[in-house]
Amino acid sequence: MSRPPLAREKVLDAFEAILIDAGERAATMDATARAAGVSKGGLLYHFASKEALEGAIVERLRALVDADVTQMAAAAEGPIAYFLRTSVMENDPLDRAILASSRLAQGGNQPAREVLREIRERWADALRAHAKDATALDLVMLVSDGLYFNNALEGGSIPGPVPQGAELDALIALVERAARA
Amino acid sequence: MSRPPLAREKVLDAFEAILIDAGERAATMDATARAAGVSKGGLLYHFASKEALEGAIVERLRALVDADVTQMAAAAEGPIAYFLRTSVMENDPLDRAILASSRLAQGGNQPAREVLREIRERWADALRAHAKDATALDLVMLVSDGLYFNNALEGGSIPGPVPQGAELDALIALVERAARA
DNA sequence: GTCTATAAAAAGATAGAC
DNA sequence: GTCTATCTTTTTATAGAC
Repeated sequence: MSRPPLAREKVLDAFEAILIDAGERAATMDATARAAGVSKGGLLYHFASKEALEGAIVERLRALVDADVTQMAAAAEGPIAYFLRTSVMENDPLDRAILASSRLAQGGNQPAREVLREIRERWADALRAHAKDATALDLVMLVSDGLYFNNALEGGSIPGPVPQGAELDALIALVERAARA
Repeated sequence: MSRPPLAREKVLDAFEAILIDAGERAATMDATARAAGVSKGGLLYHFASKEALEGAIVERLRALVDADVTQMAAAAEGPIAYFLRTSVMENDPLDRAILASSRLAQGGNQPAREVLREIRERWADALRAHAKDATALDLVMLVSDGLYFNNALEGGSIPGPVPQGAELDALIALVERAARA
């Protein structure tokens, strides 16, 4: 639990940055090593494979979400306002970990898909008691997703279930009541 | 304008499917040719380069959005309800073209980023007269984005601007009024 | 812990036969 | 229009020196 080697963190930061800025395809071991200022061999000492490098991004995200959920529960303005406000990307460590994981998830990385599904559920759990009903919670989650989705430098991804049928009708009615001219 | 060669469409469909299901990295010329049931040489007769293949996806999206905006304007339930309802992914040709283009956009493809920005603006233009004000339009667009975002098989991406400051405060207030318990 | 050198596989693209 | 064969470059990974 003592602080990890500096070079290891630099490599992970570089991999994350390339994933966010240029996508999964550009995030090669070679490009990562170059951006981190180490050799390919040096990178491979810390991360023995591409899979290990990807797994480290997912673990970083999991740790950052722990802190976020704690802060959300304690927010003065209330969890919903805090949640929506922080859904606007500030390019902080949590935002960056989400974006990087989204890129991996879209490339088919299963642990990344899993952690994204998981954090969305953790947020929903923390908000549920503060929403009028399930439709209200849907609205909050969807607006948050929309914010993230748009604000992310060219997009991100948090997979999850979507309302259908009557639930969808109820949501549309609610949004229309709030938004129709 | 006469119908394009069958093999060409098969190749484009295969490329689109791989982008959606497995991501940009998996969508190689080789994998596309195999999935389409043609040889690499056969593929290259129709699309002389990877860039040409990607460009064809973007053009397909542009054409499908034309039809969608026309339908939206004529919808019996009104444009807003139509827009939100069709934001739920049905895996129809338009949904698939958006998802495939999102994958390309996240990999840095500029024409794909451009067309996604463009179609979001076309939707907003078609809805503007039906929303009470700019905040109401934001709400509608964001909920739509959230729906797309979630429902997409592991995510999609439509980049665009996001409200900030007072505009964000107004949006949060509106959502809270509609959603708070 | 970090490096260079290199092997092995996969990627995009070309040439030319049918 | 579609194929096979081949070239070049890139990517992941290994080996071993320092």
